[in-house]
Formats: sequence, structure tokens, C-alpha cells
Amino acid sequence: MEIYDFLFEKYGEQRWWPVHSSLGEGDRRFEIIIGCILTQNTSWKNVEKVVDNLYERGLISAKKILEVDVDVLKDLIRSAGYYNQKAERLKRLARFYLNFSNSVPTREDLLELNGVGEETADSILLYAYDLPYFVVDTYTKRFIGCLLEGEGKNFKGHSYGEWQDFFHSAFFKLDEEKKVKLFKEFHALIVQYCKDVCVKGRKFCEDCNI
DNA sequence: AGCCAGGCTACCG
DNA sequence: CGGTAGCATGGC
Repeated sequence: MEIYDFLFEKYGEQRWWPVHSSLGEGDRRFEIIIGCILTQNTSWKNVEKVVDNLYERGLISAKKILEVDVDVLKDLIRSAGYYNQKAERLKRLARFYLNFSNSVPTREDLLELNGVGEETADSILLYAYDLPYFVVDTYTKRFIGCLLEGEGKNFKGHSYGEWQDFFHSAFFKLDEEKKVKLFKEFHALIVQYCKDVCVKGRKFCEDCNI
């Protein structure tokens, strides 16, 4: 919690989602899901263009994504990279989303989808469905691995679940609503801190006050 | 010019 | 099982 407070004071609220707050409830959630897929191993800057692109064409909608021709979709999401894979993943997620229009998918439901791994599943559960799953990405591993095991290692040999458990157990006392709020913000703050201070390929540890 | 970005799958030993 | 090549674009 001390680390969280430090980061929040340093950077403030991160406001990741939604990108377009004028969307209706359901589409707003779907926009988050789209973002989770598109940003896989891709800078958010490149993804943002695509999200705006889709928004302007009224395609932030599971139904519309299913209707649009897959080659047209590929062209629209081009700048987010891996467009062949990601177009198929968006189609699968759109169908999935409609299937769960009256219920909430579980983590296992999400992981059954081709193109959804642990991080993407947790991002969707946390940011789109407001469920308390801490998201572990490469930044998070670098950040917390450095604090727990020392700087300069590659932090292999730990499973995704081990990293996640560290955060879950640290905040087990909070009620669900507070966890969700904190997990969303904490993860985004860690990303910001890593872009700013724990920059890959360079060592700015002398600038690290944590 | 080269490395990196809010990963996942398939396939290898 | 753990480890890794391939996927692709744009920014710095």
C-alpha cells in the first residue's frame, strides 16, 4: 500500500478506460475488451489509433465486429500490428461477448478462447467486468521482481500465478469493491512507472525512490 | 538502424 | 512441464 500511495502521488489517476465515454454500457465494456486484445505486445499509442478508427465507424460493438468483413477489419486494425491474428481474435471475442450478454464469463471461460491468455483474461475481468483479478504483465514482473529479488534479473522461473498471488495476498483484507478500484489503478501506475523509470535496456535505478 | 511495445500460440526438447 | 520463434506495425 505504501508503494501504491507513492506511485499515485507521483503520477495521479491514470484513466485507462473507457477511451470513449459516450458509448453505451455494453459497448463501453466491449471497447475495453477490444483494447485488451489489440494491445497484446503492442504499444497503446498504436492501439489508440485503431480504437478511434473503429469508434468513428461505429464498430465498437460486438454485433458490428461480427458483421464486418474480416479483410476490412484487418485493414482497419493494421496499425496495431499482428493484424491477421488480431482480426480473428476480435471476431472470436465478439461472438463470445454476445454469448455472455446476460451473464458474466469466468476466467476459465475466457482462457478457453484462442488468443486469450492469463493476462488478457485478467485484464478483461478486471477492467471490463470489475472483478478483482490483479493483472500481471512484463512491466509488473520487472517492477515487483526487482523489488523482491533485486535488479537486473530476468525473473524467469516464476509462474504468472505466483506473481499474481503476491498482489492478491497483499490486499486480501480489502473488500471487493476497493480491490477492484485499487487493482485497476495500481496496475496502470506500475506501467507508468516502468515506462518512466524502469526503462528496459537502460538502467535508471538511481532515479528509483522505491 | 535497431530495439521495444499494456502477449499468445504452437511446437520443441 | 519450461523455453522460444513467429506474429507486424509504428515510435523513438
